[in-house]
Amino acid sequence: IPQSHHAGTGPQSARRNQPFLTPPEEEEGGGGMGRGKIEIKRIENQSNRQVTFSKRKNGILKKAKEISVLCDAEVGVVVFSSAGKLYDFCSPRTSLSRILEKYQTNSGKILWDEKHKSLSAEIDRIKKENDNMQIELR
Amino acid sequence: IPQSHHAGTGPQSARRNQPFLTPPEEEEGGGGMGRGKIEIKRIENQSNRQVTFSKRKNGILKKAKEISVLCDAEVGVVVFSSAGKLYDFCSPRTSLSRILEKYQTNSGKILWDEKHKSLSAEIDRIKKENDNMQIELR
DNA sequence: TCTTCTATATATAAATG
DNA sequence: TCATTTATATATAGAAG
Repeated sequence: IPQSHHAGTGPQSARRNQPFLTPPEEEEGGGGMGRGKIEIKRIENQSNRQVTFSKRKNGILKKAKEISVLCDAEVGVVVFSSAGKLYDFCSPRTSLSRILEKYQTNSGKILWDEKHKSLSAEIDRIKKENDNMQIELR
Repeated sequence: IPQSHHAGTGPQSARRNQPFLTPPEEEEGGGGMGRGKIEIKRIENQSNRQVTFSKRKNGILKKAKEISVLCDAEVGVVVFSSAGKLYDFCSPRTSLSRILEKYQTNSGKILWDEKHKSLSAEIDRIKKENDNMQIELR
């Protein structure tokens, strides 16, 4: 439902949405867009923070989907709001699991330390036991 | 280095960057931005695909950083180019590992089935070996 | 491949329902 | 809390080097 951008069709009662009367004042090279320029720092007002989160979260998920389709890229995105609600995206034809597997292989970083370490430790422990028994057997 | 937006200061030899002579023609509601509207479908030309990937990858990582700061959100992004190169972002004060741990708790999905299964299988195997030896020992 | 340049398309901050 | 509107700020497609 595109609005006509010209004057209007009658005695406009709407004069809301006044344009800025003062120039933006140039903060710094952050990001943001819209009516006024904003600084990239924590939004203190909780209500505004939530609104901005909701909008930007949608934006990122959309961008993620777009790059995955346009560029045939594998993308995984996980976002938690400050309230702890989860949102995520994963490119088609794969899974977060597979992407993360690839991440580890590629980066050398281990993502699941805890569980992984405890399992690995158990293996080591049992193997040692095993070795001792082999020695005893002889 | 902002350019002056007005005519210029001499006999312009530059007449590149011609504006569109034909209206955009309205494809569909995808996304994209810039000179022409593009459809959200795989870019077949490899060179263009790589260029677009590079630009959009930077865009997403920037957006991820911004939302994490502005909205105090936890964000993890992993991107692989179609050539297999890895790029990632993780919000400050946390780690991908921690984010993924939270993801699993929150979504109920297990991300590292494979690895876990293989490690668990190894443990079982070794334990069995172990048991057999114990029996032999007696 | 990377950078710069710019016209255009989008994203989004604020204001308002 | 969410949807709409609108002015602005950004992102980025395409062109060129």
